[in-house]
Amino acid sequence: MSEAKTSANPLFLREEELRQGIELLFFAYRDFTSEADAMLAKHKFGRAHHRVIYFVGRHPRISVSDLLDILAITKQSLSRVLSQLVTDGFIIQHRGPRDGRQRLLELTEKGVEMERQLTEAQRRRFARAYREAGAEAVEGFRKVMLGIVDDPARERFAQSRRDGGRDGGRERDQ
Amino acid sequence: MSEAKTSANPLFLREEELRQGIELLFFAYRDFTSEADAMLAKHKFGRAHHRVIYFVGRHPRISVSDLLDILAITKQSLSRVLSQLVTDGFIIQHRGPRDGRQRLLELTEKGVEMERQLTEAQRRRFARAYREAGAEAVEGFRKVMLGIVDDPARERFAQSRRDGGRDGGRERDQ
DNA sequence: CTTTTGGGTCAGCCTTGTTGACATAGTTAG
DNA sequence: CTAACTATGTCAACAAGGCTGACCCAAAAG
Repeated sequence: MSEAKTSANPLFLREEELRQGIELLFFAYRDFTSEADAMLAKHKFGRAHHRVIYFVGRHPRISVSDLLDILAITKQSLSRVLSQLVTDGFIIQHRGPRDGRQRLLELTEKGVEMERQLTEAQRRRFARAYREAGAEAVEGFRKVMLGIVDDPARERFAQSRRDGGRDGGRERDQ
Repeated sequence: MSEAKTSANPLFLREEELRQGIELLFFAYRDFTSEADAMLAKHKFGRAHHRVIYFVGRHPRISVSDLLDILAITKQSLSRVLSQLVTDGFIIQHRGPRDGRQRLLELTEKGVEMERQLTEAQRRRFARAYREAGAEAVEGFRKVMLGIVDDPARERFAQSRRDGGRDGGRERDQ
C-alpha cells in the first residue's frame, strides 16, 4: 500500500466510489420519476398522487394508517391527494368490516388503469436496465439497495423473495 | 386472484422483480436524503442547498450554466439558493478569466467543511451498504443504476472509471 | 363510562420547483 | 464599430407537497 498518487491510492478510490454511488442515486431517481411526472401533469396530478395510487394498487384494501406508515408523511399531506383521488373516482373507500373506524382503500377500475399507465414507463426503464445488466448484476443491485434503505423499509423486502410479497407479513390487521 | 400462486409463473416473477426495483429506488432515495435533511434544517437550509454545495465541491470553479446543466433546474430556482449560499459565505464567485461574463463557483473553507459534514452521513450509508454487499454486488449495482439514468447523466460516469472523474470530459470551457 | 384510536378537516407556513418578462455586462460576428 | 448573441441576475406570480397545530367525530377498548 505504499504507492499513492498514480490513481492507485485506495483511499481516493474508495472516496470516488462512494461519491459515484451518491450521484447515481441522485440522477437515477430524478430521471426515473420524470416520465410519470409528465403524464401526471396532464391529469393535473402530481408525484404524490402516483405514490398513493401505486401503493394502494400494491396493497388492496390497505388502511389509511398503514398507507401512512409506508409513505412516511403526515395524514394532512396524504389527505390532500387522497381526497382528490377519491373524488375523481380512482380510489374507493370501504368501511372496515372488523374495525368500523377504518377506511380501507382500493383502486377502482379507472384507478387500476391509471396505475398501469403511470407505472409502465418505470417498469420499462427497469426492464431495460435489468436486461442490459444481467441477472447477476440485478442481484448485486438488490443487495446494495437493501443496504441503503432503513430497517422499517427493509422489512418489506426481507421475506418477499419468491412469494410475490403481496402482503408478506405486514398489514397491522386490527 | 385466480392462482399461479406457486411461484412458477415467469411473467409474474418478472413483474414482481420490476416492482421491487421501483420500490427499492423509492425507499432508498427517501432514506438516503433524510439524515442530511435533518442537518440542513438546523442551518435553515434545504435539500437544494445541499445539491449546490455538493456539485460545486465536486467541480471547483464550475460555471453557473454548467451547474444548471447538472441540476436540470431553472436559473431562477438555482439563483434563490445560490445567492443565499454566497451571502452566508459558503460559496465564492470568481469572474471568469477567459470569459468575463462567467461567475465561476467555488466552496469557501466554511463551504468545504459544510459539504463534508452534510455528505458524510451519505458516504457512510454507501460505505456500509457496499461493504456488506461485496465488490461484485457493487459492480452490479453500478451497472443497473447506469441503465436507469438518462443519457446526459450517463455520460458523467462513462469514462470516469479510474481517473477520478474530477472533470473528465465536461466543462464547456468557452 | 371514559379513554384511546382511526380518520378527517381547517388554517397557515416553508421549500423548491415552474413560467414569463426584463436588465446588464461581456463576447463575437459582420 | 455596431449588432447580435450569451452568461447571469432579478422581479413577480404560481403550484406541489411537505410541515405544524388545533380541533372534530365515531368506533373500539378498558
